[in-house]
Amino acid sequence: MPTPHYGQPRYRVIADELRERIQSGAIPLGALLPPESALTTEFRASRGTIRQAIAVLREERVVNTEQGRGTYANPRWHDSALDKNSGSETRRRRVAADRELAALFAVEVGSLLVEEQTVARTNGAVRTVARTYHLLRTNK
Amino acid sequence: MPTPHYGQPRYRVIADELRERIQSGAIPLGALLPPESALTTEFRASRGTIRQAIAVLREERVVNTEQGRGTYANPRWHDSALDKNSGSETRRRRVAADRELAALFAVEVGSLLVEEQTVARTNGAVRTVARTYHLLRTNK
DNA sequence: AGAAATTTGTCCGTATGTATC
DNA sequence: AGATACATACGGACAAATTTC
Repeated sequence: MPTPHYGQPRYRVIADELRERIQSGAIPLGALLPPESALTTEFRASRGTIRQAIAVLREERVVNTEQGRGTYANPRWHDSALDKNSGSETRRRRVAADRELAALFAVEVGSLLVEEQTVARTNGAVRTVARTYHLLRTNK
Repeated sequence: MPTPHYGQPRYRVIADELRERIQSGAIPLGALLPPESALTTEFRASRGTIRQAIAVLREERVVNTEQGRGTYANPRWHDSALDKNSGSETRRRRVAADRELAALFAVEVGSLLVEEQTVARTNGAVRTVARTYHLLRTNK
């Protein structure tokens, strides 16, 4: 039998427990949390569930994760409002061609180009900025 | 709020949006798409829905997925799908953040970012230049 | 310097329960 | 009832970054 979810989901319970350990000092600030593999055996949960719990804490800025290293208890953990801003905004403007763009488009340096800049955010943090350039008055 | 679906199913809308980003160069050919986890938050859709959307693009050969690695924008798609005489080259390099990029990514001006530049040509003439930026060492 | 081990990142496939259109 | 979507959870596999030996 896989797993029904009554009341609180498991990953939230696990996240609460880990947050409590950090808050209480059982896990010192700046120290590494136990690796995911250890947490799976301790909580008897799958790795995916553990990672989901840690993702909650990461979102809350309680911890900070580095690939190949581990997950740290964030040394400066200030309660701040959670950004829920996700999505992307696109702005269009005219910019002067730098040397490289001018060469590519075969125009004079400083000629005006159309730039579309899209900023993609995930949970408030900028993930990608894309700048696309076209000639003026041309097909898009 | 659960989910009403008027008109197009959600996964098709998402597939259309991702296809558009690849077509426009916002996601450079050959580059990795954002991971499923990021797409779930950006589109506020469940993983199953995201996977369904990506499955559509995979069926269209717009993208290519590799286990343990990610989903790529198929480098050969532009040529076959849009126009035969167009080509595109993607170059990757490290650049210093200008003031605007630094502000967006919340880093110091001059910090190194990864820039992927895709030049799309039509019949030899440059049609679009797309420059996408993201942080070093973090995944897109 | 280099190989192995550790740890996180990502994807695959599957399954169950719930809710809405 | 069926299709769509969401939330949760499991297990396995390979990739990539870091540390350790």
